[in-house]
Amino acid sequence: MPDRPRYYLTTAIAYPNNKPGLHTLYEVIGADVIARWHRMKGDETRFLTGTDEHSVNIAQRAQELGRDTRDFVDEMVKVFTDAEDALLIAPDRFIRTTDPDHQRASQEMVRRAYASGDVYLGTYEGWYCPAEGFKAPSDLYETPDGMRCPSHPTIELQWLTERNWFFRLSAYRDRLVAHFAAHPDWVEPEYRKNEMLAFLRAGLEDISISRETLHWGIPFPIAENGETAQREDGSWDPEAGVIYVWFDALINYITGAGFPDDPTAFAKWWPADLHVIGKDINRFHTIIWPAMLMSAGIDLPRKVWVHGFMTVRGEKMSKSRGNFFDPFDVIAAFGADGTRFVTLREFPFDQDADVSWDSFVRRYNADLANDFGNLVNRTVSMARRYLGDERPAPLPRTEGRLSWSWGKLPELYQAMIEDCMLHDALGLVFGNFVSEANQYVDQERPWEIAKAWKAGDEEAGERLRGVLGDLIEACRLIGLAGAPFMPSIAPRVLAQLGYAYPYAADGNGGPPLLRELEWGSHAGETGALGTAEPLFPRLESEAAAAEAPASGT
RNA sequence: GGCUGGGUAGCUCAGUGGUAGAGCAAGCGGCUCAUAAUCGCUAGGUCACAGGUUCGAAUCCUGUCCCAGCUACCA
Repeated sequence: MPDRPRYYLTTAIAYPNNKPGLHTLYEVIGADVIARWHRMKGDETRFLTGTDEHSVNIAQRAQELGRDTRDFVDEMVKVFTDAEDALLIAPDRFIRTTDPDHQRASQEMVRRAYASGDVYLGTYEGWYCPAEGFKAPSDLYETPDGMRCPSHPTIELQWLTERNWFFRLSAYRDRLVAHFAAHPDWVEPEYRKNEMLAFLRAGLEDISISRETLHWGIPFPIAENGETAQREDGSWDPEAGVIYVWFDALINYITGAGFPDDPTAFAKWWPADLHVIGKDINRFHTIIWPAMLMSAGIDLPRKVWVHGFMTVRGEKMSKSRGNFFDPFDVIAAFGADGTRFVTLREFPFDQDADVSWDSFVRRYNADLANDFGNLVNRTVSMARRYLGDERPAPLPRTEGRLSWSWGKLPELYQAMIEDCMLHDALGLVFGNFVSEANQYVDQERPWEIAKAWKAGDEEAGERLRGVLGDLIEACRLIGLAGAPFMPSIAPRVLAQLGYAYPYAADGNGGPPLLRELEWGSHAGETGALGTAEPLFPRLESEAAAAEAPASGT
């Protein structure tokens, strides 16, 4: 296979200090859809997701539970990967920042920044909560007795100074501004880019990249005297401290591409085509990360997509608020495919959006059970009843109104997915086109054509085959187009229509999807229709609401 | 406080100078192939408020009110 395009995308990595909620996973679901789209299109695709395990919170949580930190994260990571498996998320690598190659990558990045003259020794000052560690001023409030931290209001905060290594972020402002100017699409949506431009305008301060008092982390590779902090026996001098978790976390994207162990792989996969991240970490990805890469002499990622937050009645969904969905509850009600669909259809990927259990049920019933599921069901039932098992062929592309409607839709659909406008892409196919197919049934009234045919009208038989052939073709196209979103339903749709499903479970291996999405691309082939079985059982709203978790309050 | 964006039918939103739109929800009617499904019809909403420009503004300008995002080291 000569020179297939390659596509490398990543999600942010999650802190496995607790069970993941749906609001954590929708980013991964969205990225998985984009990854599957590229795999099915025929691109050589690499999809990276994983966990960020060096946070203070994790070490602290393990301590609270009286657990060994490593044992604790191993267990929590399993919870994450189980949830992702249940959601049919198929990364090419699940990276953990505790992986050995990530330690090598992170240390190499520190060395490179140091070699570039961007790392120097300084002091970090800030409020320190004895129970929790350093706290940002924005997280604190002032009382007559001094500064307090919300989680431990009775404890007096201390103003501490810590010796740290700093990264000369300030030196990169002009280069960053120039990069933004030269690559106007590199951060999207545009308003997120503008926020960062405003931030850059205000100027940059250097950032600390080491923590001398922490031990859960990647050993800082450079000693105070500028020599290596590695000892004769290979171990790292604890005096050197650890790499600050943010500096290490970002580096996962290049570790996952082969840096620094496998230069061939790295040359192939880097720069990444897409980082999918949340709006809370925009600055880290579009200012700090590119500066780190510039300092190391590595190309910048091509695009960073910043999605919004899932909210419940205007409040951010979060574990601490308790207003979140357990992904397993959602999967139990809607299935993995249904969960992926309702999540991405109800949630515009470019902004915050309010979701509720009820809105999920409505969306599932309207789009999947009533419109699409029922379309497949009525189409297959009619074809079998009137014409038998053998699948009728669609009309040539220029003749039927459905093929005309389909027209340039795949092109638009592709543009929407590749622009990360996943809700719009779903609306196009599962809103507009499915609706047109249902309208077509009522306009053509196949049951009446069938009666006429039975009554001896020979021409009616041809018409009936054409109408049902077109409807079957519409179902094939919808099922395939929807496969990145609903990977386990797609093969079942095609089976009912008498088609084999040519892709592997992760979307690899089949023919180029865009060719499959051409109207009539299998028109010449014979096939036997399967049995019409409901693909998306309708949910009763009240019953479903009764099972709703925390959100129902 | 500063910067940016926004306030349009019950809900979510589209619409950037020329007779107010879509989807969902609701009501009425049709059809019977289908998962009580589908199809058609039904919204008369001061387009936040007040001025202004214009033959004409939701769409441009000014002011006011309200909302959201950003305004650096919690990860």
